[in-house]
Amino acid sequence: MVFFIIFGENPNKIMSKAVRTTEYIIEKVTPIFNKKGYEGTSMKDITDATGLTKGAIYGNFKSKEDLALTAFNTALKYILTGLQTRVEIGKTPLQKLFKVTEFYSEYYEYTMDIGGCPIVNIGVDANHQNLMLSQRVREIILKWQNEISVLIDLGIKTGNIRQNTNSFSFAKRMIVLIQGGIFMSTTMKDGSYLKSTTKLIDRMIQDELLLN
Amino acid sequence: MVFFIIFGENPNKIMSKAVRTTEYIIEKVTPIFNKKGYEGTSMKDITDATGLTKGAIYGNFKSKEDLALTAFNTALKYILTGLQTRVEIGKTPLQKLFKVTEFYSEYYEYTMDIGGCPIVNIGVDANHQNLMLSQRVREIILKWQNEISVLIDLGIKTGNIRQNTNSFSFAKRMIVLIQGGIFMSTTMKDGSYLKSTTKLIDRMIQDELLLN
DNA sequence: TAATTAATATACTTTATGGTATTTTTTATT
DNA sequence: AATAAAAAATACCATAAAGTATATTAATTA
Repeated sequence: MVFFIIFGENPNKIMSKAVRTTEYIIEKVTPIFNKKGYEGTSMKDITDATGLTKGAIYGNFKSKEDLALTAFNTALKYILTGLQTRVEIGKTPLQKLFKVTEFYSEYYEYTMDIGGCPIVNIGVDANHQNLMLSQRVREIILKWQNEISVLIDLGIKTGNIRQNTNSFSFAKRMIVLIQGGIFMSTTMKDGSYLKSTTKLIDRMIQDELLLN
Repeated sequence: MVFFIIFGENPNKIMSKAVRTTEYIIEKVTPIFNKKGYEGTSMKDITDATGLTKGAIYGNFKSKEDLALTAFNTALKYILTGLQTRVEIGKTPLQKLFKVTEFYSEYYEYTMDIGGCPIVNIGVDANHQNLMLSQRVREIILKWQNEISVLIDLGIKTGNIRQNTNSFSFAKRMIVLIQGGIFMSTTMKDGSYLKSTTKLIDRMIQDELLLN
């Protein structure tokens, strides 16, 4: 295979056992860290969930913290790709905005198999505890906030959204509402909080962003 | 003292060393549990913070869980009395409602010395971990939601608030917004989220609840 | 102030923790 | 199929965990 020259290694080797096990561990461990947090998750939880021994775990990850960070990134990827997939369906910025709320209306159910929202879970868990993780959460929220803001600005530019809109403050408000809905649905174990919250956001979009 | 007959014990005895120490421990320990959660807080954290030994701690509390529950109730009391004190100033239900948002606009600063909002912190921390604590959080949120709902109903009855208001759904929305604001301010370490969120609630009250 | 009671410190137990060096097993290569 | 390389299991280690029995000190009462 000519690729060997390009990549310098046998792809079968790259994609075999080691990586498969690493992925298997991440898959099993992600919901545990997401649910129980860093301190609340023990290596025994991890060996129990995977059916592997500590030797195998430490062969694939260099520390518990490494595992926790990987688990967080995996959970995050799960929600961000889900969101992105939805948003891509929308053609105009406005449509894309409605797709955001559509995604979050089903978010409680969507995040159940990974043990809830990683941003809320790790945001609260890592606060006062793990600087690296909590900085990462802040970074992601700011990025997300900015993306929504940019989306609104694009809508204004293309004449899709009302001119006098403060995109920044609208994005902030939207995120506060979404996070509040997530927290309430998670804590009360009742997805309807998110459903009614996203309806409210839709109304806000209609009242404040729509032309005429 | 004649009170001895009534209470059956010497009040000096009741209020001496034992209770003083118990209260001292609670005071020192409440912010730790609130910040770090149940699993994240160790007995060493507690002995370090109090300057007491484990013997003293276990002489005053029967277990770590007992301490954690007491700490949660103490943090809760701190915010609920703060809220109540504000709300009492309002004369009409509508005024009281505005006092609620006024209280929460300063909530980030107010809860700093106890290590943040116990409902958000323990709500997330105890979820999937400690049934007793997470049930207690749900119970408190429902009670609170109901109280706001009742307050709105009272306003309707006294002709203070618009007749066609759905008090229940308005209360729910208000709480979602407040919790979202708390989460965002806490996570982003920026009290302005709560400030703008409470302004939004005030506008909602004006637009939806006010007569005329 | 002496005796009694209560509160705290000390020293210890047991179990669990994260992590590692080494052996064994499994997988890939020739 | 034999061998080399990689991955996983075993058996450890040191430390920290929650909790307790006992000794010591401090506070209360007569």
